[in-house]
Amino acid sequence: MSRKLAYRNLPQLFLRAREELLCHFRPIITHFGLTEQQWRILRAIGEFEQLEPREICEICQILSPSLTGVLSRMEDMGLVTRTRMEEDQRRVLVRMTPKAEKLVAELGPLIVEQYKVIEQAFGPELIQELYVVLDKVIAAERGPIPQIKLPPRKNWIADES
Amino acid sequence: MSRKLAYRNLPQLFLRAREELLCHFRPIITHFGLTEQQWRILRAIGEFEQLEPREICEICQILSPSLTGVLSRMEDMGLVTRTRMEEDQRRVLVRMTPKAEKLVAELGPLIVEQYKVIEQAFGPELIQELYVVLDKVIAAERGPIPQIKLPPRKNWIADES
DNA sequence: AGCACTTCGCTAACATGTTAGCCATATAGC
DNA sequence: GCTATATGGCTAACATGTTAGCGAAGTGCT
Repeated sequence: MSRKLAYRNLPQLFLRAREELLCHFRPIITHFGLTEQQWRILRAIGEFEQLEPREICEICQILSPSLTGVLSRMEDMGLVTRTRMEEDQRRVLVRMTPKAEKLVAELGPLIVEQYKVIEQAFGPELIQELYVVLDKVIAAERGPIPQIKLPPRKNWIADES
Repeated sequence: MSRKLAYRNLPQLFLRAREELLCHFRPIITHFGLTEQQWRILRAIGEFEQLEPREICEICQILSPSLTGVLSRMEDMGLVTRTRMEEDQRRVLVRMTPKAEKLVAELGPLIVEQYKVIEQAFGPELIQELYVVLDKVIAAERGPIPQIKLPPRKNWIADES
């Protein structure tokens, strides 16, 4: 690799940094037969007792069509239950089963433990910095960001030249 | 939503922050009929003239099995070519076609332009902070991070209780 | 040469991401 | 009441992520 990328891609750096952390948690999660997303959902329900699908989408950063599949697989595994709400027949409530509660009770502490290990390895100051700067990106109140105007679409793919 | 998540999940914050940025670029990329990953790959090849698949994997944060599919689709679209190396019949060289070069020449400046808009909206200081802190996470020389020991695996999924 | 060992890209199987759009249910306005 | 609109979860179709493992090609050692 002779030279570095001249243009530094922020989204890509996020991806890389995220992986740098996640790779230390993934073994724990898969050890229990869960996927990363399934664990995120269990954690969220653990916090809120019960959640509606769209809330899970927002909390866990999962798009609705993905969530549908994840939830039905988790239902099959006996980890969650889905019940329609009486007041509003469109909405659904997702809850944990006792089995899932036991699972969370075992898995959760291990994640916390590994987190402490990572915090020491990376340095608590860096972790703190991360929280601060990520919050600035996420929670900041910004006006609407203008979208540059796009040229008329050409059919690159079909075009043979 | 009555209360906030007590435990803050760093990988998830990364995901959220990344999306906060990416959502402003995605429209541009899809406007040209590309996916985010295809664009990452074109950018990388644009920088290095030619790359081998495993180099692309590393640069673009794409796993090898994913890349296989992405590249063959891009080959079908006439965006890249794959040629086996003479010296080492295992290895492959990936290059852009003229069509892809034109595409990059059109798309690249738009990305840069949108990037400037975002930099202003977020504040150049914040962007700079991001680069610094992400670099600390990614490029830092750390010793091997210990992995906590896992309990014997139980068959949660099959277990009925 | 012959052998064990590694490397590289690949396939397979499954889970998730992404976009578009559907259908039933609620809600607002008339 | 009745229509127009909005909302919530869903399906469908395709692209990618993730893990395991395969087969051919190179390497090092004897």
